[in-house]
Formats: sequence, C-alpha cells, structure tokens
Amino acid sequence: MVANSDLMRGVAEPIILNFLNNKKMYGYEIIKLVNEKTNNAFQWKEGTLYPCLHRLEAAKLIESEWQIAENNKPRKYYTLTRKGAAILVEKKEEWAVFAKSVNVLLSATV
Amino acid sequence: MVANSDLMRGVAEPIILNFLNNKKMYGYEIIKLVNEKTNNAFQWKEGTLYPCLHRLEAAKLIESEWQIAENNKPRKYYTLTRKGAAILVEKKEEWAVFAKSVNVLLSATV
DNA sequence: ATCTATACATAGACAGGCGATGTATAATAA
DNA sequence: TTATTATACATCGCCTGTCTATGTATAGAT
Repeated sequence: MVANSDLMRGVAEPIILNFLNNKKMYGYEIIKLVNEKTNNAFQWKEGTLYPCLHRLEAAKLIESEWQIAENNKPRKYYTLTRKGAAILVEKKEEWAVFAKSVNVLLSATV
Repeated sequence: MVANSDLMRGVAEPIILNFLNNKKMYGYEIIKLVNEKTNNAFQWKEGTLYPCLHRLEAAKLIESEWQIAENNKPRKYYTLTRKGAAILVEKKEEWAVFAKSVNVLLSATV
C-alpha cells in the first residue's frame, strides 16, 4: 500500500471527477471503489473524501442530490457538471505530463 | 507545464535521491537539471529545493561538503548515504505502485 | 444487547511547495 | 561606468490538502 500521503495530494480530485464522468455515485461508494480497484494500495477514509467532494461542489465541478436508497438509507448522489467535465480533461492531461516527467527523473541514467 | 503544486509533493525527495545516486551534485545544478530534463514541465525554484535538501540531510539520507568551483564560486556538493540509497529503492517502488493505481483510477471504464 | 457496516459530516494537526526576499560574486551588456 | 543577468546559497510565511479522531444516525447480524 502507498503509505506516503504526500503523493495523494492532487490526485483525489481528478480521480473523483473521472468516476463521476462515468456514472452518478455517492461518497461512501467512491471510497469503497477506490480502495477496491487499487487492491488497497489506496486506503481512502471519510476524512479524505468528503472535504474533497465539498470543495468540488463549491467549485461547481460536481452537483449533489439526496436520494433514499433501497436499503432505506439516505445517500447524496453526485454528478459531473459541464465545467467539471472540462476540468477533468485538463487534469488528466496534467497527470500524464507529470507522471511522464517523474518517470524520466527517476530513471537510472541522469 | 505542471501548474498543480500539489502533485509535486512527495516526488521531490525521490527525484533528488535518484540524482545523487548517480553522481555528486550541488543544489543549483539540480534545479537546472530537473527543469531541463522535463522541458520545463517542472519549474523548480530555490524555495522548493533547498529546504528539501536540508530535510534529507537532517534525516541522514544525504551528506554535504563545500567546494570551490572552477568559476571561483563556493558550492555545496551532496552525496547519497547508504541509508539514502536504501530509502531510494523504497521510494521508487512506492512511486511505481502509486502511479499504476492512479492510472487505473483515471482510465475510462470504472 | 453488542457489534459491524452503511452513510453522512467536520475540526484540528501536520507538513511540504512556492512566492518573495535576501546576500554575495562574476560576467556581460548598455 | 553602470545595470543587468547568471550563479549559488538561504529562509520566512502563506496556503492548502490529507489524515486522525470524533460525531450522528440507522440497519442488520451475533
């Protein structure tokens, strides 16, 4: 698992936006899915996700709507806004450039 | 260029350690080399590098030694310690796992 | 009756990057 | 001559996102 929380900075937002680009999701679901899809390399908790969701909503990149689920529990479902979709494209490109740069700098020969 | 400084967190240290794993270098040289090798995707400044070097030295991952260069300017040359070399291996593996996870999470299908 | 899972929320601690600023010298340009 | 740029070190303080801990509430399982 990735113990270094510094690395996590800056990637939570694009990851969430990318999830919501595919389908409407609620917070708890996102946490579980992130952890599952990384085989627990990432171990997100509420303290990581919820503030991030609120930031994204304040920035109008996502929107929320309460719904009562089949299990009778209230869930806040999030969807991507048009602005969010545009930012997602930028963030993905930014990540690609960033990751490529780090890979170059961490390669054997300098 | 990578505008998001949050992404930079956590990668400065392994990058520096990796540089010093290949040869003895001084701070100003590292800044120039990082910017050059990323085609200015990274634009490190003194405020990024020097505190980081001091942290690494305090943690005994690197060591320093003053020298007078050919241009008559004093330079502080850094070298990797054995401990630093061991941490570098860990950090590189950590980056690999991290980058792979992000790539999975940013892929089209969720 | 207790524990676990679901599902939301937030406060405060912590730490690293970055802009700004500072010192000092050498070389170059106006 | 003077001004600027490049080299080379250093640090202060702001900002911001992550994480631990804590809280509320409900449903289902033990």
